[in-house]
Amino acid sequence: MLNKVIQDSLNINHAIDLEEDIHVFNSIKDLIKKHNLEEGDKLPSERKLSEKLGVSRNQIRSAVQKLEFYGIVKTMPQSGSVITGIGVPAINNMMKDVLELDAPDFKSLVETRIIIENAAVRLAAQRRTAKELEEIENAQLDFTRKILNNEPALIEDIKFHLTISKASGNKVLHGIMKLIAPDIIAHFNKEQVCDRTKAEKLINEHNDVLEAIRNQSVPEASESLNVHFTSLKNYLQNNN
Amino acid sequence: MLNKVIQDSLNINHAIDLEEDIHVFNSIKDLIKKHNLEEGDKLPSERKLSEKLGVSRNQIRSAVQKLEFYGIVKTMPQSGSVITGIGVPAINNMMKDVLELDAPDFKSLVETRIIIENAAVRLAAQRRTAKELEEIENAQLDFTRKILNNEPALIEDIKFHLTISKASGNKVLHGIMKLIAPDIIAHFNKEQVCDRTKAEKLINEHNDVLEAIRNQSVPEASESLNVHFTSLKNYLQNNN
DNA sequence: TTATGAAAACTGGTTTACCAAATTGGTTGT
DNA sequence: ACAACCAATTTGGTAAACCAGTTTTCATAA
Repeated sequence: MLNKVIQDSLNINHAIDLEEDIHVFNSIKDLIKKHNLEEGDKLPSERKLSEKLGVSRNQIRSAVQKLEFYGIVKTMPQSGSVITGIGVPAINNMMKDVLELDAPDFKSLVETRIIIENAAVRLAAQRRTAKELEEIENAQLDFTRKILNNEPALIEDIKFHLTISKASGNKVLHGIMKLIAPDIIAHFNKEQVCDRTKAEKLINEHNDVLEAIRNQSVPEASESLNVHFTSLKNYLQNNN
Repeated sequence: MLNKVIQDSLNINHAIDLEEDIHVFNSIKDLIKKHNLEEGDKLPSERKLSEKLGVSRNQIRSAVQKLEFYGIVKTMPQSGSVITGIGVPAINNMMKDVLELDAPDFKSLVETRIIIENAAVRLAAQRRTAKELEEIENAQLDFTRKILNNEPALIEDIKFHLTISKASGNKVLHGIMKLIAPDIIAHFNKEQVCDRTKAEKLINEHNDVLEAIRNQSVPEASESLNVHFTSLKNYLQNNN
């Protein structure tokens, strides 16, 4: 079983910094990376981690809770902790809490999104690799499929944009996009209407952006995204 | 079992789950605000907080540890937890952890900084209030003073730019700037030489930006910042 | 009145034991 | 052979007691 593999590797790593929580935190994080633990995989139980790392269960709990706060794992009572796929959600709260980003300031959020994405799509058009292009295409396929099935496609929409920011080759830009994505989703989940004509329009706009990136045309990419964000910009206008 | 994992991975509303988990966290944060606790003030003891908030001491501990991880408080064994300044440095570490921003990716950082600041200075030129303009002027005065005294002025430099992003009126942009500022400082602290002629050139460039914001001229502001970032852009070129 | 110092109270950290939910694996009934 | 069921085990969560420093208190001596 997977747990066995993990425990075996922990035996090798018995010379762990057992002093501070942060080290335990990093140990577990490294463990996740080292074994390529993916979405759905279970972490060893707290007791076993405690025993194998040679630290108290409290330290393990503390570290795991931090991981959960980051959204890296999701711990379920009386069951265990599993790796979550996309691990960004907590950062959202962090932004609100620590940077004192007041709740209803969606205008700033949308404004920033437009700025970031415009920069990202330009860089993506310049730098995208073949693999990244394929990822964007797949994201677009997922999006299209959802739309044509009349299912909610907001998540797939955002994922399309995230693959673009990833293709920008700028990790910070991509990180910022991941940072604000949950807020975007939360906001538009509330009010976005999804009638058919508008949905197909979105597909076409996405295709235009995709095509520009495929052709590595920076001006076209920027302009296509600009068109795609027309409604967003109207939203900004109407709330000034 | 499997169903559970699948359901959980499909659940994108992590925020809702988190909200209950971090209720105590927010309570303590509110308490800090409500009592106007400032830097150096001590937090009530864990036991008192436990009693006052009506939750177990474990929950309090968990929340306080999160606050410490954010750098909001610093807890000292057998003594107590004190409020630290604004906990931006901790955020910085967290960015590295969560966004997997590996050390030598300063190119992305600088690139992003240019993008963000260009957007910020344009917005600042449009929206700056009289008070914000004054803050920028004061920041520039501090910067100039340091330079003329031949003292290190990197912090004041960054602060000047932060007051501009603040004046943009976009809290998210400003937040992002605060987010990446420590990394920028850390990097340039290592290698930037500060000879006199270059320093005075920086003062003039800052003055140009300031003047453009004062005149509320968006093109001038953008162009002045562009000039100011010439060396940064060269840095990007040379590292491609 | 002030300085001293020891004890009492209080602090965060750790350990331990226990809880209830969830998983698991075997058993049983069909 | 298969499904339903049940009990033992394992899980994360909780609470209380204890530990080792720190801070406060206050009686006592200078």
